[in-house]
Amino acid sequence: MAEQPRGSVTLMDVAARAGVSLATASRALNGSTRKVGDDLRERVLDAARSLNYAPNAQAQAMARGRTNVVGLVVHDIADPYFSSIAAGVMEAAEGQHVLVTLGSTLRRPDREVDYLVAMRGQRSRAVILAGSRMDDSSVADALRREIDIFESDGGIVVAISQKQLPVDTVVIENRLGARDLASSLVDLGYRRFGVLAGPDAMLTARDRVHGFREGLGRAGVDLDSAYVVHGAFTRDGGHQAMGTLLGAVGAGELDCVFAVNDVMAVGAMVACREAGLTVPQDLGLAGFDDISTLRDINPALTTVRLPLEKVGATAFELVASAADRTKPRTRRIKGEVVLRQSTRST
Amino acid sequence: MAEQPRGSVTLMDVAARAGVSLATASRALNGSTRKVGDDLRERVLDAARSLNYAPNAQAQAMARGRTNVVGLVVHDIADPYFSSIAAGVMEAAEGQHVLVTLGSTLRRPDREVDYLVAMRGQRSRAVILAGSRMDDSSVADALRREIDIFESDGGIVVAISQKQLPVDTVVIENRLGARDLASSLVDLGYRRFGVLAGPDAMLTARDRVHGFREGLGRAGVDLDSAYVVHGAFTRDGGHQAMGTLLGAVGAGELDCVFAVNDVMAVGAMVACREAGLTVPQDLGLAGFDDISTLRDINPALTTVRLPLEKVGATAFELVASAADRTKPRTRRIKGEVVLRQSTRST
DNA sequence: TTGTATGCGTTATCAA
DNA sequence: TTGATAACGCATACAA
Repeated sequence: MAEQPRGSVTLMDVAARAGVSLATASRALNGSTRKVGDDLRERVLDAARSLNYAPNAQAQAMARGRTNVVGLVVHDIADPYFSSIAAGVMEAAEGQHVLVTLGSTLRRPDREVDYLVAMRGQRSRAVILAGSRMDDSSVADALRREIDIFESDGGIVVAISQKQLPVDTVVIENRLGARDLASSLVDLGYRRFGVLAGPDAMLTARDRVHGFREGLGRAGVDLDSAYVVHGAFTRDGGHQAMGTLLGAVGAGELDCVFAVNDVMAVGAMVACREAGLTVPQDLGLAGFDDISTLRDINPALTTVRLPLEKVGATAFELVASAADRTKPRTRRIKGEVVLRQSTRST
Repeated sequence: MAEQPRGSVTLMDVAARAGVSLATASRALNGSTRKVGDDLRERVLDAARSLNYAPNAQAQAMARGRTNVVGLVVHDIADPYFSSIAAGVMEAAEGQHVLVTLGSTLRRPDREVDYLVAMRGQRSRAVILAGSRMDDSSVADALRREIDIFESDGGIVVAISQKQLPVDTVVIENRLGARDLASSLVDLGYRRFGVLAGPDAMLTARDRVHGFREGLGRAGVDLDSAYVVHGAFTRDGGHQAMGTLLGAVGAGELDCVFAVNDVMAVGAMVACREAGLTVPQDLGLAGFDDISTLRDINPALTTVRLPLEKVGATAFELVASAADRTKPRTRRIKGEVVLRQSTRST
């Protein structure tokens, strides 16, 4: 990428054409409340319009010492979980004169730190870390360190998922949701469960497994760890994990499988079909998230609904209101069990 | 959102700590190749590291007269079509020291212009317009006008979808894909078609309908315009349009329905189910895009596969290579018919 | 209310 | 090779 000449009109051009000083032009266009006479203001606005003037945001940032850019870092923007959160952020940002810069780590935790550094360089006003925290102390330490620097520069950091970092956080009640789901499934009569668990280091996955086990325990049902199979947090991960699970257990040993997210559940459903099993007659299947795009698969997926757009919007609200905060705040978002056709009815 | 103090480390701090001049520090850190003595360079790098120095991108932008920001404007980031394209863009941008700013218009065409203005203010190096062009001359004129300004400022504009604007474009062969699909469906024995057509003003939708009709025509099959129902380019739009269509025709009058995208097709499939129709036994159903998240719905959708991530990557490549261009370039991306269970087999 | 002048952090031009 | 200094475009403290 080579350089391009940039011949933008500047505030000076506008001021010259309006026959006023730089300061007056600035005040008329961007300055705070009422300080410019109506006639001059009009002249300046006219000049700006006829010259197609757009304030140089970089220069404004330098002069003001702050930008109107907010960073959003996700694990994978193609994943509907994250694209929904992104939509929520974008909608909340709408009309706030904020531009959102996107980072997609491709599920490599260390890239989160890279993006944070890049966004500090850009002097982003805030960064929203949308993905699950990981159980990896070296990455977490590096991240914490970079967050400290970012914040000491006056930046705001908001996390979504677990309260692992000392920043404003939108906590997703994964554990609670999974517990409720387990309880509902036991109510439906299921007793012998398998779990497609996602990567062990991913706290979101782990919380869901823990919560699920907890819910079963309260109902007096035991979860055999042999039936907990880890796999990637993706459709293929679910497909593969289900294959492994089915290969490891005899027929009839399982009556219900919980995939820790909907995307994995869909992969699992395909694996079932390939194995000649019918859901829910031969096996119940449940997911987590209630991804809207997946709501119409057949049989419809029993899951835990998460208001993902609201999650994104809430994160943005934390950013927008961060000036008044004294210490890290927490917003809790609960999931709601939704029983559908992928599990049997009572 | 109130202001925050920003106490960033500046290049001056680094220079001072290294005991060199500003110029030397600049050259050692960001300047071009080999011009600083090894010892001084080392001192500067050490100082920068120990101070956690991150260059102020705004200041660099001012001094250099250009930024490393690229804008990406989509209709709806939550739509898997766009999130896949976004993923392609992000991946291509990876490691290029480019930051991507996201705009989501929520399907309001005029907001595209707003984002373009905002990104011009930000002095984005380029903007990628990812959504379908619309048949709305007032919006198109406004957009064209703003593009002129953006380009005269040295900015690069790349469009995805139709070649409606005088800019580098990744053309998606909607017409061709739909024609091939029609041909394949006729080969399967279908004769009486319905179409769920999306908004009439949206060129992507319109091209697909035209191509489909064209393909049918070549095979000697007529498409009754009464069976072409318009609706929103969404799941609900497909659901509703299918309901309308089913209400308007008698049983057996239709043997196959083409929804102009997969998301609508999914809604249509639900409408069929609700009407007691089985796909493909009672009615064939086809979509367009081959959205990966929807690949596992049952019955699997016959569709036209579009390499969406590649589309995004190609758009970014056009941005990256724009310096050498003399006149607007075109990259054509073809779709490929994929026959699955939602249409009968031969 | 309006204008003048300074500084924001960096790159790049010019001397040394 | 290194250093001093003038831009870059804007906001704002201060002066008028």
